[in-house]
Amino acid sequence: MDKAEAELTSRQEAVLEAVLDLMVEEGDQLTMTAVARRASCSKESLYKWFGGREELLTATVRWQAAKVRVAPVDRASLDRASLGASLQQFASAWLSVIATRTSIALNRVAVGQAASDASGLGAIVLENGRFEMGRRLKPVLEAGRDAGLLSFDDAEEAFRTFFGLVARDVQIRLLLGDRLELAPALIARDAEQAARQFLALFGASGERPKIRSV
Amino acid sequence: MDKAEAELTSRQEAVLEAVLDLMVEEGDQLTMTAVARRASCSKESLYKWFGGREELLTATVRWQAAKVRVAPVDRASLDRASLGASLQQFASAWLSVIATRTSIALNRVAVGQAASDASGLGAIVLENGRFEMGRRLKPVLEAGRDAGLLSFDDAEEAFRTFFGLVARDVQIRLLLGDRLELAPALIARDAEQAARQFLALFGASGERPKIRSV
DNA sequence: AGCGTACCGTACCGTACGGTACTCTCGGCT
DNA sequence: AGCCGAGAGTACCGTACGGTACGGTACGCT
Repeated sequence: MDKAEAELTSRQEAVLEAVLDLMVEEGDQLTMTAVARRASCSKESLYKWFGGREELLTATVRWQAAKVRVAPVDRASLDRASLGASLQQFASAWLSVIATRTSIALNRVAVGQAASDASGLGAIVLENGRFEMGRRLKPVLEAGRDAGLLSFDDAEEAFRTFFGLVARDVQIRLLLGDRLELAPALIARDAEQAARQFLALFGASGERPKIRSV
Repeated sequence: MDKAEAELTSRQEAVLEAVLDLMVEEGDQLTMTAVARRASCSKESLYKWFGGREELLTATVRWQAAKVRVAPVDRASLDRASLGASLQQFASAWLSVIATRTSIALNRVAVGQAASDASGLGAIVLENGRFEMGRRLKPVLEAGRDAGLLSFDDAEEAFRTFFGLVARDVQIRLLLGDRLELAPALIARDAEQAARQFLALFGASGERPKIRSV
């Protein structure tokens, strides 16, 4: 899983940035020649630094995935308002990330590779996306439960429902090429709605807010 | 949008079936030679019948997409129980479809092509998947609202939430290569849960059921 | 019987691309 | 000044694949 990818020189990071650009533009159709030209380096250097096309893609995905971590939520004071705010902030950050052209391109490449799964790009994306998100949010949910604000048996299941409420049909539509403008205002609205719906479903009895359906 | 694809001979359908098989096995890496061999036909016939690789893939996606329609729900007697049952049946059918190896392969190819969007595979899949689902379910939701069982302003938005509750993280995980066994019993359980949660969120006041978090 | 059509199998062509080798330049070190 | 390693640029090789051409065969139709 962890090759010796220890430190990348800034030159090499520039290469990865170029790969990312090309991924956005051409998907996984990017050629080594194109990368070399875009990054103004020789193909030979590419092969020396990364080994081959496969590893170059892997390095890029790994590098980018490590960059875009969703901000951790602080669990300082836990009342119903702050919990809702945390959920909302989380949802908003998540939506913002998956709507990124870079994220879409990355996911597309990973999905494409997942068919003949040699490189494990899919696993990397999954690990740094969906699963990392779960790892970050579950403590918040459990803290909410401990504080008597939430009620659920299985944090994983609760999180999956939250995931569904946030992502809805957005991610699959974006991946399939649907033009779907996600203006910040829209993201905020959707995030707020997702948080509200989640609280309606998992809020502890007596804490259940009025449900407004919009 | 609609090329003259009118009728396909059974021979040609056998070819598309072969393409489907190869998609499952190799993703979009399938070669014309492999298709010809698998379908026991000559490459020349392939080109005569379909025009080229691009059109062959498109024809396959279109054909398969038309095959797997989710069963329409009947809106005969609309009480709360039958509405819940319809939603559950709908969710169950949908989950069953997207967990299919064929569906996964198809979606992978479409997502991959969506980067350089010449063929519009993504649009076809979207049109026969997500949007078709919406078209089928919205009348049910509106009937439920008319019967005083549901409460929402925008059927589209309500449907998107239902979509999220059903799909959750399943589709993206499958596309990214996560081994995720969806046994029939599990699908039934998830479908039931999604329907229950949806009713909890959008059930008209006074109709709200007890919320059990699994 | 003779002809046309459909189509299989296969050889073939052109190109694109992954990967390698080679040359030339530049900057640092002694 | 002379040497040397890193790396840009480029030419090159092998191969895989999309697409085409062609020979051979089975089946009508007249």
